[in-house]
Amino acid sequence: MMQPGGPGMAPHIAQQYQQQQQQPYMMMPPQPQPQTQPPQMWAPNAQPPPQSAPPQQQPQPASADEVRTLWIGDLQYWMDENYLYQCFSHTGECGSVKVIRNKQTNQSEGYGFLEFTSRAGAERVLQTYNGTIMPNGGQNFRLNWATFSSGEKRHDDSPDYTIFVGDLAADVTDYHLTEVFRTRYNSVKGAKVVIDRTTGRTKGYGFVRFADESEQMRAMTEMQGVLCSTRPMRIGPASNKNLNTQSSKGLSL
DNA sequence: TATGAGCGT
Repeated sequence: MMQPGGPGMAPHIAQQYQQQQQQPYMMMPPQPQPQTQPPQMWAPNAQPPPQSAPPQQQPQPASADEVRTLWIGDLQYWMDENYLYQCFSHTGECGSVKVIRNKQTNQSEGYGFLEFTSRAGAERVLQTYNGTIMPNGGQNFRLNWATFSSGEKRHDDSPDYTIFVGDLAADVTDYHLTEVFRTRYNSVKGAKVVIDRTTGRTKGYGFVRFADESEQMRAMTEMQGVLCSTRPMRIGPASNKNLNTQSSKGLSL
């Protein structure tokens, strides 16, 4: 009984991206590091893709509740609309992309939105790309449904029991961390390696979420010092930021 | 190294 989806590495992207890098009009590769100095203009030689998007409107207003927008996070400062559009344009279903920027500094806030031509297309991208490596090779896509427009609630009606995992090696990814725990604990919901947005590199720690509190407790001791990639993990309690469903009464979505 | 997580015109 293997899970059907699997990691789904989406290899086309990296290949396509590398191919596009050969071409003269491609997007700019990441510049070294402007440090504190903000870039003068964002991709000065790049045309904003939404402008050239075909005015393909569906004449049916009835499906206004159809959610077609994804939220994308963990973006680095140089990842602009042009970059995102190239990541998803080959799906043929990416309508427009937008990176949210600080109004004063024009710096990317590290997240954006991807609007697709259909909800199915958006979901397909979410399933295929989420957690896979980004074309810059340094980090993973972090995708989610955009909120507020999300008619479907998170299939998450159970609380999370989270642990802190430190001393992670530099090559440990969300997926890797998840699998290390999932092989021993059935209730693992997922894991997240914290990324430093300025460098795009891991901060060396992360979090693992369990659905079962007893497994969380067991993992706190059993996984202490267990090797993950090349380093033994250091497990600790996680400060639960979200208090979940308990003690929340009368809160309506 | 150490406690994520960020939702717009």
